Amino acid sequence: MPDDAHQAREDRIAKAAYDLLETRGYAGTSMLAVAKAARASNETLYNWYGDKLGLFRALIERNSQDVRALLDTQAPESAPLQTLAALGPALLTLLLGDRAIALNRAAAGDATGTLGRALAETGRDVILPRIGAVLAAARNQGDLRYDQLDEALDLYIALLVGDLQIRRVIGTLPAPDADAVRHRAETALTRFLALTAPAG
Amino acid sequence: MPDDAHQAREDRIAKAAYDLLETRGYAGTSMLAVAKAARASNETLYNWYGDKLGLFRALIERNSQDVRALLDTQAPESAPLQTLAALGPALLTLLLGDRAIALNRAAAGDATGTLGRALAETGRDVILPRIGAVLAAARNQGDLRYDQLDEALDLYIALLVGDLQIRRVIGTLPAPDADAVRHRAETALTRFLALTAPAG
DNA sequence: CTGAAAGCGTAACGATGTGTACGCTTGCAG
DNA sequence: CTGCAAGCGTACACATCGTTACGCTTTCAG
Repeated sequence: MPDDAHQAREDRIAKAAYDLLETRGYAGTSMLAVAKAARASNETLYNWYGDKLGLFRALIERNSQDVRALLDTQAPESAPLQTLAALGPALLTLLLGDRAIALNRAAAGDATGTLGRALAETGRDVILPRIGAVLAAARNQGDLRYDQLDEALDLYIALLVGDLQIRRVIGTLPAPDADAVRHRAETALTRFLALTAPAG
Repeated sequence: MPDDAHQAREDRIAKAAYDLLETRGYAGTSMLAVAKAARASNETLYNWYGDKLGLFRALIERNSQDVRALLDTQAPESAPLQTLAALGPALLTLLLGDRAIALNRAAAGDATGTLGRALAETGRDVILPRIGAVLAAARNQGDLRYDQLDEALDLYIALLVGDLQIRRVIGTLPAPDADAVRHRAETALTRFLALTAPAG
């Protein structure tokens, strides 16, 4: 079991699972179909992930690692507001991308709440502290004025993401292109600054 | 087939479907289980609604009628900003209630997009024009200043609802109580006014 | 009172799913 | 070369689902 071969097989499985998830939904994605599409075997899937929930939990964790990696590359130590400006489009692209939306659909279809919890723990709970750090730094530098960090965070997320995720999840909104993402992120930041400017 | 008895049976079916939807999810809700819980028969369900999708489409339409009714009672012809202030909590309560969230989960689990489209057409597309009318009236009276009605609408919805719906749908957020609803609606309105005040 | 429509309860059918078992192939270690 | 672990492909047991069908009961119009 060479590690690179193992990794490649995991990649194939993940890709197959995402493809099926996006076209057929969580309930419509069977373990056999994933195995077949990944040219793997049923037994391997169950040996590696335990059960169907485990497979998608693993998917969520993989995605979380990717998100963390991308956030780290996108957040250099320049001025906090500049970091925020760079973070916005990256976040929007991530949160509204096909993969993240598929995972949210899976979580919505899991009545036990396991996937939802995993998604929140490795998604929102990972992303928000990083933005929070940026907001705190901006306040320390006098670039922002707000009382509660939590509220400022919620405000920024609301302005940036709004209800786009749920609309993507129920299938009434296509993935935005780069221009739309940039425009929305800029608008959100402008409004956020207008509400948290040091003058006001 | 007296109309009131028919109505009562429809109510029982709807209640049973909601209960199952909320506890077991869309895929986990079988037609037989709905029939049994509603003390109705399988055949009746199929005769009335055609198939499973039809049943939940009917649920969505019922919900839309309730929403419209509530919106109409909540929106008297007082000052537009007062109407907006009254509308906020009502909307939040509706959009984050167990029933609406269950319907959104169902739409998320329907890979064909039929339920999502129905939900958008009878939900968002019904609600937004009503708020839009209020915003337009407020602008006409000089209470608000904005360029594009669409953008003002999106801003208001983003501030009011934010990402609460998706968090409810994936099960990581409980339904807010009346206090939380009121507080959030007030905060949203304050921020909205700060961004669309005639002075700015 | 009578007849028919509506609807309940249940059985049945075909399809599909999850999770398990098993034989065969592959690739690597000693 | 030999042995073994990993894994593919397939088949299997078992359950459940959507949907249809059918006999029996209820209800109500004429």
